[in-house]
Amino acid sequence: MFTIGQISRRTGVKVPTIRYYEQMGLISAPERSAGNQRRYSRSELERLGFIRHARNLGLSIEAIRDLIRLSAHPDMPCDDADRIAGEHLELVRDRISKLKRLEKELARIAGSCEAGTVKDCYVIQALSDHSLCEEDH
Amino acid sequence: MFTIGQISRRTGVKVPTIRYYEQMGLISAPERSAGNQRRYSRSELERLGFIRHARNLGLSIEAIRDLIRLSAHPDMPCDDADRIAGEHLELVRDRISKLKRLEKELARIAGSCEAGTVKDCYVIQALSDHSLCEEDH
DNA sequence: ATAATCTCTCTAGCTACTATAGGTTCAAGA
DNA sequence: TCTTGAACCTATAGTAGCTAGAGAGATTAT
Repeated sequence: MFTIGQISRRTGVKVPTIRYYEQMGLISAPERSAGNQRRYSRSELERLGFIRHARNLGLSIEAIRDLIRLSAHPDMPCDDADRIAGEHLELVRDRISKLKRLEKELARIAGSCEAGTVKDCYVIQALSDHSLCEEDH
Repeated sequence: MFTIGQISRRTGVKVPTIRYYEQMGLISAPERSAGNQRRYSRSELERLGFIRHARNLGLSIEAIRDLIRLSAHPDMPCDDADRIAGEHLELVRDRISKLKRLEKELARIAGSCEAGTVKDCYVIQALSDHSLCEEDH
């Protein structure tokens, strides 16, 4: 049996966040001590690890809830789990390509004002005038 | 003089968002019609374009406020504008490298369950067991 | 027994919006 | 001039995914 602080240290998920996950239904309400404090078993520790890992990968709470629901039915086909991961992969790739375009433009903008004054600052000019962009966004 | 709907259509910023920006102090409160409706001038339209562009680049409201403050003082040196853009560039690069690591792992995870059942689903396994990761995150 | 450290619940705050409700104003057509 | 319908107004609440704080109670070590 672990206290909330212990599983927090072990998983790296902060204490209030664990309580929040409980509220959101990602982990079920654990047993309580005589004095009403949460006491967790090993399986709950593992589930929290799962959640943390999935969150690190950027999966939404919603998606994680789906995966948990899936894993509760070990005999269903796992296409859905695959689909969830796949959709998320697409999302991530999309975000990457968008950020790369931003990087390009920001790199062009930043560092191009060599100790001038704001009046003729390229940063502010570039931001004001969208038509200076080399690509759309 | 433009109505809020007109500058919304012209800049692509939604009406409630424009009012929100006003509340946040990114644009100053415009004139009003006899019936208390907002009436904007061209300069306010331009500022909104600036804000939209900066937001598209992912700059925070906070950062945009700083830039606006700067542009109000055309004779100050523009190092600060440069710094803001530079800091943001770093942030973007950081985010890209993190996302790339995620992409790698997600790609490895997704699409690797060939019509199996959840019981032996690699997606869920991989999420449960962080030690299967090829890199840390 | 006492002190230090957890833990409890509840509420509010964060970013950057978006949505809804209920009411008012504006512009154009009859 | 009247009416209609779109656009506008304010205020409040909701979204995601937490984080922070208050004030009280529980647990553990000495």
